[in-house]
Amino acid sequence: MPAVHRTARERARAEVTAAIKDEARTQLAKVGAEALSLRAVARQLGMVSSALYRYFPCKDDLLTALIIDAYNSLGAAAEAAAGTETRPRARWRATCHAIRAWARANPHEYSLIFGSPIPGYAAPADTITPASRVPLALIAVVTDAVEQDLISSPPAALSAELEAQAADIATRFAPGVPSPVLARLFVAWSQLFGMLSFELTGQFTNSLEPADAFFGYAVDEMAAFVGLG
Amino acid sequence: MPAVHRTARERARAEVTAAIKDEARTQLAKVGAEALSLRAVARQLGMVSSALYRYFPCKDDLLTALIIDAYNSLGAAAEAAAGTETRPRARWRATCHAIRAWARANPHEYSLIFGSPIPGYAAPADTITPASRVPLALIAVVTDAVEQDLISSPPAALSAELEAQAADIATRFAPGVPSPVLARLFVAWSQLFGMLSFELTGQFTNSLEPADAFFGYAVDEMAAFVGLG
DNA sequence: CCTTTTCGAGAGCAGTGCTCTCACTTGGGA
DNA sequence: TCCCAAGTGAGAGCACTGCTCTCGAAAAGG
Repeated sequence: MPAVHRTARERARAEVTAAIKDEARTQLAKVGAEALSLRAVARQLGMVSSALYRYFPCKDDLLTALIIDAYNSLGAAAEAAAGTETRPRARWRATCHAIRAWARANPHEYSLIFGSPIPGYAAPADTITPASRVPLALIAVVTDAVEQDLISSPPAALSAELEAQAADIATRFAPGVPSPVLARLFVAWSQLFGMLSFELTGQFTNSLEPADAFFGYAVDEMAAFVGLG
Repeated sequence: MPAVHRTARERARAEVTAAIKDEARTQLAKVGAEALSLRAVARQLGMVSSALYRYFPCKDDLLTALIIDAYNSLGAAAEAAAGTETRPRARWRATCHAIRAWARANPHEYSLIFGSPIPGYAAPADTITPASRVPLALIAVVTDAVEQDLISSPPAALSAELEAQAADIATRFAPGVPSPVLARLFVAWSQLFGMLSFELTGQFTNSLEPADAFFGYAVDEMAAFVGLG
């Protein structure tokens, strides 16, 4: 997407595309993904519904675009937070809290990306890079901690199958990180998002709500679990 | 819901209600919650769509009924698995693996209850009891372990706010369980479902898939984290 | 037997995703 | 400079949805 567009038509197209996504995002925040209506978006923009199909061939394409933007928005928030601290434990905390803040500020976009896709659904290739920004941000915290020798010694060995998977991931994304640490990082990663999903879906109602204290506790416990000093 | 119905009309109504839910469940498994159509369900049952509204006043009511059934089905699976073992660690393992097996066998029902949070959505009161069966099953494992003194000594103290919340939960549902253990149990609970959601939504693709090894590892690590012997 | 409740059928309404055709504008090559 | 192809918006239309309403038939109960 070049910053400057050669022709007026290209510029107009980019502007209309952005306007559609913006309006769709506000509709999303208002009525949720389920009730998002292309016709309503077009109506709000003063265009007729069929014109909108020039920009997004079908509703799923619009949703995919919103999903990519959401992944990037969340990923950017996580990366920015990770950049504000230097010591591993503080970086971990900052990253996790930024992720929670983003999720609470954008619950509909959160559920758009972490909600319920159908099992047969294949994520478009365009989404996998944005989707990996958060896990990569968490991996970066651990990788840097390993390099600075600010991580405690790895726990017990893994099973052969998991060891192979973790080693493969390590060579691709986390050079130098011992497999057991990486496995624990994946546990912490899934704990983080499980906890966030529970909070947003109201599973903590009448027990851990408000969830601030529990969230802070869990983040610290998971940091220790991974071994971050 | 009495086992025997006084009048033929009541029996017929119960049968039709069950038939609607059954057909809705198969449609759910086929096309997902998003595309579930009352008209299609009615059509498949050979009735006209307006007749279906005699049984479920609106689509949400049908979905709520399906949600309650799903919670009960999952809860029953968890409770049954917990009953097959005696030692805490084995009970924990069995329960977690039964939950995963249920989730993989009923992915659409899983995403119906754990997917897409709707911020404005208030869970109907009828759902909270079925929804608490799984957490209560996990709490039971820990409670029994405490009673049998098969749990390791509690870790460090909690913050005042979390301590209060945990103590309140303990008095209501987990008498005798130390607050720090309960807090860690909630961490493990959210980890379990975060991991399952990740597996079902394909977030492990190209990394931890197949997730069997990782799941077994995480379940054991979380059992140790909670302190189950 | 007769009244009240329950139920299915059908028509209908407003809304949806999406397609198609028809004009109009724009941009680049001849 | 003209001209044709591509891009774009408007409108009608199709098949579908959730849901409401009315009407007639059947069942339940006094």
